[in-house]
Amino acid sequence: MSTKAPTIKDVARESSVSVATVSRIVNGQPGYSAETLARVTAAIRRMGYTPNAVARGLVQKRTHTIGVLLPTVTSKFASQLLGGIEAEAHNHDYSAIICNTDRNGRRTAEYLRVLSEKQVEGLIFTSEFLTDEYEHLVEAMKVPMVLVSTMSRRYPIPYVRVDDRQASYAATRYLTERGHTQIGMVSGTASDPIAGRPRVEGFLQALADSGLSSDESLITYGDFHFDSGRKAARELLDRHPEVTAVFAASDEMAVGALSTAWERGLRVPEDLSVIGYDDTQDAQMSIPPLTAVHQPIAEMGSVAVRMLLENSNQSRIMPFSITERHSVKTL
Amino acid sequence: MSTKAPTIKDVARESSVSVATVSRIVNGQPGYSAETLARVTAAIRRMGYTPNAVARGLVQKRTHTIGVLLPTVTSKFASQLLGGIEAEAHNHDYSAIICNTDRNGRRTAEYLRVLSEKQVEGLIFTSEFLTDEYEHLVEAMKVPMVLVSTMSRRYPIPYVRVDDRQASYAATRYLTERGHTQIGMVSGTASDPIAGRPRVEGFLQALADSGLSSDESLITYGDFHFDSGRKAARELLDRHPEVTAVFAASDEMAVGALSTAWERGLRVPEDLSVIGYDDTQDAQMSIPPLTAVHQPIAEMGSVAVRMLLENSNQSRIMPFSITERHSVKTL
DNA sequence: CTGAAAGCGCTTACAG
DNA sequence: CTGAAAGCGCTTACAG
Repeated sequence: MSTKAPTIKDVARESSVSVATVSRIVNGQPGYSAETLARVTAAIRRMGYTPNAVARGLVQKRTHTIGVLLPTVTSKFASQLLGGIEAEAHNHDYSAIICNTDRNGRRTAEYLRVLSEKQVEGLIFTSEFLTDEYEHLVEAMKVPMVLVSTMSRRYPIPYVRVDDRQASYAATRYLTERGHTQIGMVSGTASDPIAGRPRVEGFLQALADSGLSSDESLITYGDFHFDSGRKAARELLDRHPEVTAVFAASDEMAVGALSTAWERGLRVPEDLSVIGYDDTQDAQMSIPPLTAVHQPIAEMGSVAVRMLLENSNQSRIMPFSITERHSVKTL
Repeated sequence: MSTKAPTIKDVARESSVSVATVSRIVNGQPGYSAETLARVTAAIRRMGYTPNAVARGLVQKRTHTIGVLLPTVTSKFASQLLGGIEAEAHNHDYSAIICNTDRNGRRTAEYLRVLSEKQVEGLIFTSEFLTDEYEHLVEAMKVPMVLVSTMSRRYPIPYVRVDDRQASYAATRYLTERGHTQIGMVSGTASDPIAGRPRVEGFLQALADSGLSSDESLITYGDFHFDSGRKAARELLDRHPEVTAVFAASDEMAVGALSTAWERGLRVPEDLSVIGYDDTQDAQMSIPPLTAVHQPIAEMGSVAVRMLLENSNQSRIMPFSITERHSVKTL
């Protein structure tokens, strides 16, 4: 057993050709006789030669690597998105470096620096507001970026997302069309300009268009995650016990609302209807199974990868739908 | 705006020093006057110079990158594990390339090849059986590997995992100690020699030690995921309607059992007790909240990273515990 | 069909 | 305190 990995030079020597010829063979380029091919191939196999991608990357200035920035990695939304990204990247022979920003500015800046040094060929930035600072750092990297499930109003960065306002509108209408007139909302982060406010606006607009009073007191706020959803649902039900349906701005918060209902002996959907948002696997696993706004999450990931690799700056609004399960009752 | 990124040569020229000096400054090594430091630092800042990690990696033969192989990326178990890995890697200034093997031999082999070419410094292989083929490929890579939530009986590869047999034993005993005598198990993949059979054995042993008949018909099989858990629970209840408690070999399957109970109008825990395994966030989100065997999942990820970076081959058996929630009734 | 040589952007002895 | 030079493992014109 040799102690160090053989290089292209070793196989060149071993098969009595130049490194240029070995390189051509390894890369499937033309320019050698069948006899040479056989000899070199045999040597490669015999020696267990593996090309060094970092050396190749240095000369070609390509690393076949992208960086993926996520505010969290443990939510179903994040992991399904990551799954889509990873799969599509792999299809194109790219690797994905995972970066959990933790919604932390310092971490994000650090990651951006590392990714820049590692010469990633593209960046996918997800579910978070793109600050001026981040934009400037990325701008300096001279690397294409696509936004997923977020967007920027200040910078012309391509994105792939669902129309939050429209989807929330549809979810709320789904409730009103089924006879609900007392509807509350468990919203995500109030200050989130992308997944926060627009979903609230869609909700309010739907109420108004249905001739219902659209009162901001019908909205309580969480952070898109389970615990916060449970709390926000308690707050909502305390404030408006007359509510017969709640629209949650994420599946996790909807499941939190389910827990709250369960705590209080409220049956879903008999006593309280709940509609979620995302249609992650959480919606399938809950009791009762959750009716939810469906986003094509994994596909959004793969679309983002393709946009990056095709250097497209054509943003995409993805279609949503409503997946009906058993958490909404028609009154 | 320059069209291409400045190199160390550019900043050397710009600040009238050699690249060696710039290199020293960039890397915080000694050997330059305060005046030189100031001049070079200014040039770096002014030009927006970022060191090229791939060039550096080529000479130092270090990439500060590890590869993480997972059989799936969307389960809570996988994402919490990945979260722990990613966080610890980042603490040590390492990046993680995520590889979803999809439990597919070809994909796994491809990933191993890519990771080898990209010169990752270590591999984390999780939750899957290490075949001879994989072992040989990794062996050829000359790169350290650590196994998480799995192990190899044939090869001396360090691992970090919980003792499956013992944990299952404890879970089952938890049920018998609470008066249950009719206990079924929803197992994971029967053929899985790590998380499959050992958990079954722990279950059976606990039954026997409790003076209960330990009949293999009390066990139905799934694949650790939700749908399969639902089905396996149906099968179990059809076969043994007298069962008062079920031990599921994963939280997802336990939640599947909850769904099955719900479908059939069985209340949990009044009519049927359920105990899960993993204690992922799924256990917190279910109705009722799930009592489950707790594995320190994220910590297992960070321990694995440390083992890799410290080049330790000292395997670790991590402690488990039982997190009590509301899915088990004392008879 | 094949090889010599330059060069990718760094780091690292070595010499002064 | 500083620089010239070699070298990491490849690819890519260029020449033959």
